[in-house]
Amino acid sequence: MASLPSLSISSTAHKIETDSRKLSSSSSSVEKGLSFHRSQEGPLESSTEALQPFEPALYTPLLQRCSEIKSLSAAEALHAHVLKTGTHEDLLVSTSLVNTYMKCGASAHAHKLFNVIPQKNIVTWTALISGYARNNQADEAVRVFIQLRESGFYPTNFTLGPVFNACSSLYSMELGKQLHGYIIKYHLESDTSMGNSLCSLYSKCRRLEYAVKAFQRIPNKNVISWTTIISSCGDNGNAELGLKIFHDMLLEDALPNEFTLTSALSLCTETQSFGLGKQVHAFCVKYGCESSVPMKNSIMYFYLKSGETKEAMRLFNGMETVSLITWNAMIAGHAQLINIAKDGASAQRSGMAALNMFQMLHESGMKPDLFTFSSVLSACSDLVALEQGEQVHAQAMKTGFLSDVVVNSALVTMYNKCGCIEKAAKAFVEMSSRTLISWTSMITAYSQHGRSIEALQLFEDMRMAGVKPNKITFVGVLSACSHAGLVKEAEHYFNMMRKEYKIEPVIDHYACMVDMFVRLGQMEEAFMFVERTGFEPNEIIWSILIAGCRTHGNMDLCYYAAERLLEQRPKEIETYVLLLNMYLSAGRWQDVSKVRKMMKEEKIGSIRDRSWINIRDKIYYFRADDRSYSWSSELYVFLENLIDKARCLGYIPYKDANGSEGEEEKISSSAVHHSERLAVAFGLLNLPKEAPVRIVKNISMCRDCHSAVKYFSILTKREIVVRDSKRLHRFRDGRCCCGDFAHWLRLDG
DNA sequence: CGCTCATAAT
Repeated sequence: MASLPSLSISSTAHKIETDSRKLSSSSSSVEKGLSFHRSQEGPLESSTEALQPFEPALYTPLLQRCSEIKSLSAAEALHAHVLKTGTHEDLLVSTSLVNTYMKCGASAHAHKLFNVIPQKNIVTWTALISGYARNNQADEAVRVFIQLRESGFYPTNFTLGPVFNACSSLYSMELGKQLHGYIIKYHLESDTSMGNSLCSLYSKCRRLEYAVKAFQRIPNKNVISWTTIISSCGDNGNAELGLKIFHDMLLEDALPNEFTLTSALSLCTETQSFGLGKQVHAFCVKYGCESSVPMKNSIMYFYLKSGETKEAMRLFNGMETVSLITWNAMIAGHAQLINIAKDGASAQRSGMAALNMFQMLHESGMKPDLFTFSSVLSACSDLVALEQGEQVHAQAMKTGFLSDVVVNSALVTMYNKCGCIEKAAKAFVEMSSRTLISWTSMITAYSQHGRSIEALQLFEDMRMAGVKPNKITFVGVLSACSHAGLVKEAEHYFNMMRKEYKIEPVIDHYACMVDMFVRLGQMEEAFMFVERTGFEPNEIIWSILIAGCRTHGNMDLCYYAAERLLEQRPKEIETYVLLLNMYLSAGRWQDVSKVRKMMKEEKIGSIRDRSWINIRDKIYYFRADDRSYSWSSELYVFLENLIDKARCLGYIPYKDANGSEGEEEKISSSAVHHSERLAVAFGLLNLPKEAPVRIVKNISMCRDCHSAVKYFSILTKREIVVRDSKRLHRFRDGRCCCGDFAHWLRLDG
């Protein structure tokens, strides 16, 4: 008795199957649906006849159950039953079936059925349209909507809603405006959900102004209206406006919910409104809104970006559900922290955290996406973590993400920043498509490696490929010219930038030009260029000029530049050291005390000379004259020995060149061995023979160390890469790719 | 009808 209905349906389904319709004979899902039904409804129990028609209304909950469990076979079985019993003439049942097929993802079934329904009403049409919209067939949804219009039906708010969704995913402003027209035409302007849809649509078409207007015109704004416009502001890059509207919302006593608060908090993160963010967090706790996964992600990311890493980690560890968004937020957040860290050690910690998170993500079995790979590669770049970077590369390849242009560009940059120009070039060549950024990355990479000709050739290739350069591309191009002393080419490209591409030069472009004249020793040309172009030199450009004047012995221009620089009140400690050294060696004591006074006023502390090296999964961190390791004395023996050998080859240490009584000693006193020497020596000792040594330094390399490391590269026949705060140095056979443009500084330890 | 992360070039 109890199994009767399912038996009857399953046998009917079988008959239809022989009618060559594509049907599944499995009825277990139908049984589930029916038992659900039976337990609530009495009448079925007593219906003993197979194929006795149900009351039309009885199909509805059954079909609903099919939708819930997404069982197409169950829906088909019910459809069969409906046909057999003649209930298909009931429009409500047919419409429900269309709806159910759609919800089971069977758009084609739904449309076929729709076509044979003789007397359709607007609800039937709506079922089809909303189904297409839900199944990500936006174009179909719009097509049916147009047919509906041609059939003379009047869409309701229920019809237009899905069309709006479809339109949003097509990003069609054209269609959006038409829909706006329909809202007016069909007098749906007072409908809140229509207003919300319109607002959302304009936002997705990246027209925030229209979205705001649509929002303002909603007469009865609900929490969705507010949330839509607040998140729209964020999506369209106007977080401040979003926060202002959030504020308005609170003033109007509208109550935000977890959706609103999630969006609002993300705006606080974006605008770095840490105080406000904490208030929003408190609000969440007060209203019990802190439990959803998106909310938790948002809170965690907020603390991470606020620099409260520990709190972010605590929240992360307490999350029972971790989504890919959670992982990506943690990885990207930590990767970004590397660049704003106040010192090398905390940069290291952030970078390692990003890499660890990536490893944990991998172990959790979840699949990384484009964002994950791009972020983690960026962390590897900043850490000069080549080994890890190569592992990520392999993983990206295995999972098919190497087809993504952003991941590939990140790869080019990773190899470049690790000093592996050949691998960067290989990654670039193997890309299936290239964007402006891909080209720029590679041009810049060549330029930084001193491969000016290749950089310029690639720039021409880029133009041939029809890709329009931007100002960053030109920084790469001009610095390539400067590097190789190609004055004519530099002027050619400088003019091209302005005339052909209408890009007005910024300070970085001028810096390249000045740098070029200085490298050539043409100090007067350098100053004339500044004069002629009439831009106001910044701290960097004055420093280049001063350093150049010192090297080329043009002291009048040097003092002139130094005075102009001091008028600007420099901010960088390296600039002050440059000035102090210059005045000290010239014996200009008044100027020395003037600079020292200014340093005090600007709260410029002492310089922290730090370097580190990655060996396998460990980081070894060095200060100047560092003796903190148990093996430090061995390292010094090795280093001194190396220096002695370098001397034999012609290396003149700074001390010898300047005499131990030299005045410059006063500010460069204690540091006999700068940190990079220790890190390099450690690498030479501990890495496999012939393996390149890659180290990172937090400030510019000084000229003395630069010279020493050149000799080390000859003596050991090893490649040595030093990435300092300003540029990349790759030493091979006594030469460096920077073209010997190391800083002229000798700094405090 | 509304939510979280959002990556690559100086």
